[in-house]
Amino acid sequence: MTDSRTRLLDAAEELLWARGAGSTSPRAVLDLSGVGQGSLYHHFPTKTALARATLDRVVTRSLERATRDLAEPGPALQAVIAYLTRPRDGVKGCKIGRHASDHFVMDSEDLSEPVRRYFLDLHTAVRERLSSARETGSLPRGDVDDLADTVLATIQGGYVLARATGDQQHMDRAVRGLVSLLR
Amino acid sequence: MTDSRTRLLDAAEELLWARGAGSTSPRAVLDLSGVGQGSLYHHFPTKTALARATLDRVVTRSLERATRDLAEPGPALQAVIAYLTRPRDGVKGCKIGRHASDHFVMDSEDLSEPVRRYFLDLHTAVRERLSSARETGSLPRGDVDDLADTVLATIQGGYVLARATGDQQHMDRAVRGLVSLLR
DNA sequence: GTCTATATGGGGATAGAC
DNA sequence: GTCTATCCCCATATAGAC
Repeated sequence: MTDSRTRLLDAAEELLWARGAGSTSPRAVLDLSGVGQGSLYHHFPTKTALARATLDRVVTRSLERATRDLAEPGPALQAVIAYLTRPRDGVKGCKIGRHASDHFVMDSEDLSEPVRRYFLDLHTAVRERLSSARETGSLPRGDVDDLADTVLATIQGGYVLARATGDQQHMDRAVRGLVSLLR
Repeated sequence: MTDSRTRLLDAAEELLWARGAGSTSPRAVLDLSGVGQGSLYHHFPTKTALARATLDRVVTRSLERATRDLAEPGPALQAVIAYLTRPRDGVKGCKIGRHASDHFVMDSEDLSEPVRRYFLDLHTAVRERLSSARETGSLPRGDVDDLADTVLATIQGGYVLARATGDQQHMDRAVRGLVSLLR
C-alpha cells in the first residue's frame, strides 16, 4: 500500500483541482485519502504546508511535460502547435491556472510562488521555440514575447470559457482560431 | 444617502471581485457596506440571493458596455481590436470570469446562469462583428466562430496570466500578440 | 426596515494515548 | 507514525424587539 504522505498528496491534488485550495478543508482530504487526522498533521503541520507540497508536485510535473512537448524534434512552429492542441479537459480546468483567482493561494507568498514560477517558466519555453520558428521564417508576424503570452492566454482563457459555459467546444474553438492565425 | 439595498450590492460587488463568492462572508459585506445584520437578511434571504443579484447587475452592465464598444461605427475589424485593447486591470482580474473557478458559483444552477449567459452573449456579439469584417475582406483567415472564442480567450487568459504572475505586462503582451496576428 | 441576541455546524487545528 | 478526543472561532443564518 502507498504510504500516507503520498496518499495525502494524491487526495489533496484531486481536491485542489476540483474545488481550489481555499475551499478544500483538511477534513475533506482526510476523508478522500482514508488517512487519519493524526497522520495529516504529522506530515504537514498546516493546511498551507499541505497545499504548498501539492502545488510543488503538480507544477514540477506539468513543467516537465510541457518542456518535453515543446522540445519535440521537427519544425519549431509545429511543436508549438502540437503543444497548443494537446487534448485538455477544459471543463475540469487547469490544475495550476485555477489558483490565480483563489485568494487563499494568491494572498500567500508561499503558495503563490509555484504558480508564478509555472507561468514564467512556461513563457520562456514557448518563447524559445517561437524564436526558432521566427529564424526559419515560418512565423507570420508579431513579437515572439507577445506571441508566447498569446499562446498561454489562449489555453488559460480556453479553460475559463469551457468552465463558464460548461462546454468544451469554446476551448477547442479558441485554440483552433489561434492555430489558423499562426499558420 | 444611498439606500441599504444599493449599498449592500455595491459592497458585495467589490468583495466578489476581490475574493470571489465562496470566500466572501455575509459579515464582510455588512462591515464594508456599513449596513446592519437585519437589513441584509431583509433584502436578501440568503447569501446565494445576494450573490445572484450582484452577478446579475455586473453581467448586465458589462454586456451593455461590450456590445456598445463592438457596435462602434467604422471598420468592423477596427471595432474588435478596440474592444480587445480596451484598458483592463489584469492583476485585479475579470469580475465575471473569475467565478469560473469558484465552486460556490459553478455548483449552483442559480449562480452559474448569469456567468454562462455573459460569455455566450459576448461570443455572439464578437462573432457578428468578425463576420462583417470577413465580408469586407479585412479578416485574414480562420472560422469566425473560432476567432470569436480566440478573442475572448485571449482576454480571459490575459487576466489569468496577469494575476498569476502579478504582472500586467503578460496580459498586455497576450493582447498585442493577437492583434498583430489579426491585422 | 433595522437592530441586537442567539443558535448550529464546520474549519483548522492541538493534546495526549497507543 | 497513527489514532481519538477536544477546542475555539467564524460562517450562515434565525428570532424577536423596536
